[in-house]
Amino acid sequence: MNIAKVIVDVPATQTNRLFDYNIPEYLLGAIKEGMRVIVPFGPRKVMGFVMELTDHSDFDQLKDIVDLMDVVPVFTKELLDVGKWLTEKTLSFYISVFQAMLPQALKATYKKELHKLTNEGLSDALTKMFAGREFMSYEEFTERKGDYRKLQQAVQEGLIEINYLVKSKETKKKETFITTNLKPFQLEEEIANLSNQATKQKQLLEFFAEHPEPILQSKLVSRLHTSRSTIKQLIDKGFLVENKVEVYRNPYQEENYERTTALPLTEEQHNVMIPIYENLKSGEEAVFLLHGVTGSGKTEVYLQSIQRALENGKEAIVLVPEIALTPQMVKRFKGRFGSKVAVLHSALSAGEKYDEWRKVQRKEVQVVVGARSAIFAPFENLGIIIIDEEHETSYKQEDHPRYHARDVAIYRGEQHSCPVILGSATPTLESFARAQKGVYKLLSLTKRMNNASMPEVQLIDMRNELHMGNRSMFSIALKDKIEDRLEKGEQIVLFLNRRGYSTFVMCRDCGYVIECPHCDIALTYHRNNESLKCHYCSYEMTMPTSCPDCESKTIRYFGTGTQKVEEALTQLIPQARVVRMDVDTTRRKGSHEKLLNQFGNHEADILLGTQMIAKGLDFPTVTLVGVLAADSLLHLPDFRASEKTFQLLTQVSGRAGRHTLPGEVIVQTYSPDHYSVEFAKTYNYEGFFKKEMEVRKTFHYPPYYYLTLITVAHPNQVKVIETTKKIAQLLAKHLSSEANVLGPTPSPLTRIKDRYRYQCMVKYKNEPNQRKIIKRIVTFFEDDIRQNDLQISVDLQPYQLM
DNA sequence: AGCACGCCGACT
DNA sequence: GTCGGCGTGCTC
Repeated sequence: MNIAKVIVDVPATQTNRLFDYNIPEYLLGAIKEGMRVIVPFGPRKVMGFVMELTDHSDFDQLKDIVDLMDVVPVFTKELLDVGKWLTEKTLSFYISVFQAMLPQALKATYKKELHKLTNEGLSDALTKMFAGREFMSYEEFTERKGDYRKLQQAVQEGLIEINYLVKSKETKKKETFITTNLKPFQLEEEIANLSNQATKQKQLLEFFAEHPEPILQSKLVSRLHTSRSTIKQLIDKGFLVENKVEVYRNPYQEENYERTTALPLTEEQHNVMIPIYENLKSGEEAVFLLHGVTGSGKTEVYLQSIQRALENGKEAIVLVPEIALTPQMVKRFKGRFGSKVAVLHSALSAGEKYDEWRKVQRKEVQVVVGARSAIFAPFENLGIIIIDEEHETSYKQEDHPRYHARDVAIYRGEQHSCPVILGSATPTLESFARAQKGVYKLLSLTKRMNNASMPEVQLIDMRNELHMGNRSMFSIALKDKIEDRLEKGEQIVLFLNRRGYSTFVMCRDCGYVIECPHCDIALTYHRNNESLKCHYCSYEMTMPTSCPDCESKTIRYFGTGTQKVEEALTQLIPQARVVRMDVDTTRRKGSHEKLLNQFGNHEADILLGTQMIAKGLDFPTVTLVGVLAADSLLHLPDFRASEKTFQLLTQVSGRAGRHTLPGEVIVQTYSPDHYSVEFAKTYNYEGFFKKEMEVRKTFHYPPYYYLTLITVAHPNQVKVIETTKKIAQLLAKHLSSEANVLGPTPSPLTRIKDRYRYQCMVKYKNEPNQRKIIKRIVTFFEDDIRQNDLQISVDLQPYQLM
C-alpha cells in the first residue's frame, strides 16, 4: 500500500478525478484514507484528499507525496462515500463537495515566494527588488510590476527558486499558564537577591511562594496589577516557567445553562414516540415526517428520541434552520444534554466552528445541533438524525455543491440504519406527499401544549383601508389592538417580510428608479449611512440629492423596510418601546441574543422584524402578532410562492398565545381571497395541501414532476441566448420524449455582476440518463467556459427558481 | 484553476 | 533580432 489515490484542490472538469502519488518511505503507515496531504501538481503544490490506498498504479511516473497535513483523517470512510455520492448527485466537482463537508478552517491557503539563490548574474531589476533580502513574496513581485519572463529565465538559470507553499488555515487557541519550578524557600532566596527597585517582580515571586500551582497568565496579570513584560523578565531569569495549553474556544459556556430533565409527555406526544422508539430499537432505517402544529411540543419529542439514542450508545445530529438557531434552541439542547452537545452554525467564527467540529471528531460529544452543513458531522455511530422545520429553504445550498441537507440526511440514515425525523408544522408538499404514499411514516401532533388554542386570525383587506383614507402601513384594527396590548402590559410581535418590499429609490417627477449598474435590480436604501446598496453584488453609492435622470429634487425612497416601519410606528404610537430585528441590527455577534433578551425581559413592548423572528420564538406574554404585508411573497416568480406564503403566515401566527394568555393575529393583505392566505387563517394544512397539489399537477411542478434548472451567464446577451437555446435543443434531443424542456427564458434576475442570465428548465418524471446527458452538454461548451467567461450552472431539483 | 510553452505580430 | 500578447494543453 505505497500508492495513494488523491483528489486535488483544483476545481475544474479536467482535474475532477483521482491522481496517483507514491507514498515516501517516511510516511508509509502514517497516511490513511480521508487525510489531507500536500502533493506536487505540475510546477506547484496543492492540497489533496487521500481517497484510496493501493499498491498498483497504471501511471508509471509517480511523484512523491510532499507532506501530510493531518494526524487523524478528517473524513471517515462513510463520509468519503457520502462525498462521492453527493458529487454524482449534484454534478459537482469532488473537491468542491469535500471542501463543503469540512469546516472552513481546514481549507488550504496557498502562497508563492521567490528565493534568491545567488547574488551573481541577477538582472538589475530583480536585484533591486530583493533589496538584499533572500526571500520575497510573489505578491510583492507582481505588485511592483515584476517581469514574469525575466523571472522565468532566472529560474531556469538557477538564480532564483520559486517555492510553492501550502498551509492549513486552522489555528488552535492556546492559553498561557505561568508557574514556577522553584521550591518556596528558593523563591524566598531570589526575592532577597532582587534589587529593591524590582517591586513588581518581588510581588510576583511572593505570590508564587504562596500559590505554587499554575495560573492563567491573564488572571495573574489582573490579580497582581502587573504586566506581561514583568512576567517575561522572571521567565528569562528562570524563576518562572510558562506553559501553553491548547483550549477550545467556548462560545457557549455550559454553566450558563440550567439543566432540565425529560418533561411529561402529552398523550399525543407519547403516541408519536412509540414508533420512533421501536425503530431505534430495531435499528432499521426509516424516515418519519413529524407534522405538528406550532407549539405542539415537537422539540420535546426530538429531545426524548435523542435521549433514547444516546442510551443505546449512539449519536445524534439535529439540523435547525440558520435563522432559527436562536439561543432559545441552543439552550434547550444544552440544558438537556449539557457538555454532550456541540453547536455548529454560521454565527460562530471559523475558529469556533473548527473547535466544535473537533469535539465531534474526537468523540467528546454525542449530539450536534447545527445548520445545513452540520449534516456532515463526522460521527461514526449515528443513532438518529432530526431535521427541524423541514420545509425551510436554508437546507438547500444555493451554490455549488447545490445539495439539500434532507437528501444527505436520508442517505446517511440508510448508511447507519437509523431513523430520520423530519419535523414541521407546514411540511413541504414533497414530504407530505411522500408521507401519504407511505414512503415516509407520518406522525401527527394536532394539539398545542398547555391546552392552548391556536390564536384567532383576522384578515385585513388593505385595499379597503386605502379607500377609507388610511394611507399608513398600519390598519386601524392593528393600531387599536397594539394600543390595547400596551395598556394591558402584554407584548406584540410585528412581522414584515422584506423580500419584494425592500426600499428602492424613485424620482417622483419622472419615475426613474435607481438600479445597480452591474445587476438588473433596484438598489436598496440604507438609512444609517445614507447610501444605496445592491443586495447581489454589494455595489454601493451615496444617496443622491437629485434625480440622476431629470435632476428633479423630488427623489425619495419607497417601499417598506423595517427601519421605515419603526419610524412610522414610533410616530403613530409614541409610547411604544420597539426592538427592531433585521439583518442590520443583528450583524454583530451576540446582538441577536441581546435583542431577544431585551424583549424577553419586557424592556420593550414590540418586537419588529423580518424572517428571523418567524420561528422558534417562545415568549409567554406575546398575545398579538401583526403581519404587515402578507402577500409580499405571493407574487414572486417562483412555483413555491403560495407554499412559502402559507408556511410563513402559519409560522408567524404560531408566535402568539403559546402559554396561558390567549393570542390573536392580524394579517394585513392585498389578496385576502388567495387560498394560501385563507387556509392559513384557519390553520388548515391539509386543505392547503390538497388545493396546492392540484395547482402543481396542472402546471407540472413538484411533487408531480422533478425539475432541473440550467442557468447560463455571460457578459454578452446574444451569446447567452444562443447558448441557452443550444442547450435546450440538445436536452430535448437526448432526453426521452416524456421530458418537457422549457426555455430559453430570462432568469428572474436578468443581470448580476455584469453578466446576463438566461435559463432553461426541464420538467420530467423519470430520466435515468439525465445526468450523463447534462455532463456531455457541459463538456460540449467546455472551451467557451474556459476561454470566453461563459458560466453554466446546473441545479438538479432547485428549491427556488431565482 | 494555474502554469508553461510556443506561435506570431510589433518595434527599440 | 526580442519583447510581449494570447491560444493550447497538461497536471499523477
